[in-house]
Amino acid sequence: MRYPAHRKQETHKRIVGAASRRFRGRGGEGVAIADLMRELKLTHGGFYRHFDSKEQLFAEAVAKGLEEVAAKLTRSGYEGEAPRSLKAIIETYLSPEHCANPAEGCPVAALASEIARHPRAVRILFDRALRNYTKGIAKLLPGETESERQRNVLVLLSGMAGALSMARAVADEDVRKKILQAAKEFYINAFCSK
Amino acid sequence: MRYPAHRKQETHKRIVGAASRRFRGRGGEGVAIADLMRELKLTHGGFYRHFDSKEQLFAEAVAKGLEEVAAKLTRSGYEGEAPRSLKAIIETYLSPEHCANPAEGCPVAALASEIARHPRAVRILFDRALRNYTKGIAKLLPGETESERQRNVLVLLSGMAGALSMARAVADEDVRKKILQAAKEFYINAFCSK
DNA sequence: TGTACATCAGTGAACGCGCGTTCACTGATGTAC
DNA sequence: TGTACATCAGTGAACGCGCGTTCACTGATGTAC
Repeated sequence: MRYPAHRKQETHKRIVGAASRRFRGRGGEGVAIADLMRELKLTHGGFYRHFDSKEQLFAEAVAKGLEEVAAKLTRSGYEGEAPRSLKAIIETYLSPEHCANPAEGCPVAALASEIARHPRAVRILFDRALRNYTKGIAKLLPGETESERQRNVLVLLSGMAGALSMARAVADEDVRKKILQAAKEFYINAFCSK
Repeated sequence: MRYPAHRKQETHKRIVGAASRRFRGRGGEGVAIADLMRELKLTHGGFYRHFDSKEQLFAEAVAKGLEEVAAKLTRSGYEGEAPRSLKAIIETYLSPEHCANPAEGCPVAALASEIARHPRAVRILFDRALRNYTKGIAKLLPGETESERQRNVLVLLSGMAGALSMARAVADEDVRKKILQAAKEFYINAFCSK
């Protein structure tokens, strides 16, 4: 049956949104298209009206995730309304909540090592999305020049992402807390009080 | 046919070694047991004389990778003989060579986000291996107490691993270099000149 | 020392399942007249 | 405004492949006598 105009775009968005959360939560190979479509009350056959391949969906989903998280981070303390300061961003990023909820969290922490193994086309979209992701945060960082601030965001973001994935990988709850806490103090000290 | 004593242990080691490189290079789902065994001139059926499951192999392979890399890092500049200083370790870890060769490199950078999705049993082995990994490096770090040095290693290692995987994920060669270079300067400055 | 038997690392066919992708079909909406 | 036709998002069965795991079998070495 044919559906109202714009319906297609909405479905496309819904698929990308759900996929983005699933990919972050389970990794690329942990997501099956049929399951994903079922979650949206659709059947898997229709998937290919929207995407050439799972690969393409992955690329869009990563970009979408980066946008979402950038918005959450720069807008507020993940749930609340107020902050916006660099300190708040760091505290949010390295919070136990972010650590415990990869599906709603930063795609870099959840998927970076995996993205590295994807074809170049996917990684080019990642580059673009990452640039936007960092742009918003760069303004809040110390640094005389634009380029210096850009270098600082890359260090801060990659560092926090590394700390978050290591914290998630570890089995011991104390070590997990220690990693998050130590990284939080370290990055606040390195980037905020200047 | 029955083989000479100790032969089994050697085969076991060979499998873990090859698997460790493959997992780091291709990720958990990118490694097929039959292919792996074929590389070692064995057939896949024999695999289960050595491991209960692929999962168990993965756990051993990650641990093995951590040992290898810890040895390489603390012993020398990845190829040479001399260094051993913290500065040399950081430079090695964030070198273009390490970035370009994940299969021979640090399992944290290559697999951390994936390990987080593995069952607890795997992650407990990861904890133990990580503890040994960091022990050697902790001695070289600033910090009054043992615990403070331990917190510093966690920050440094997770930060470098994050920078490395982000550098690998990115498609643009200039951005890749920028990430590695910026992180290198940052961590040397933060941890060495004190 | 020599002989018969047990062991078990390794073989290779087969099983079973999950999953990405394809395809003929449906039918409500948009469009041409 | 009304009617006939074309479109195409979505359906669901089917295909094909890769791969983890199982299993009956082999035969050289170790062990018991």
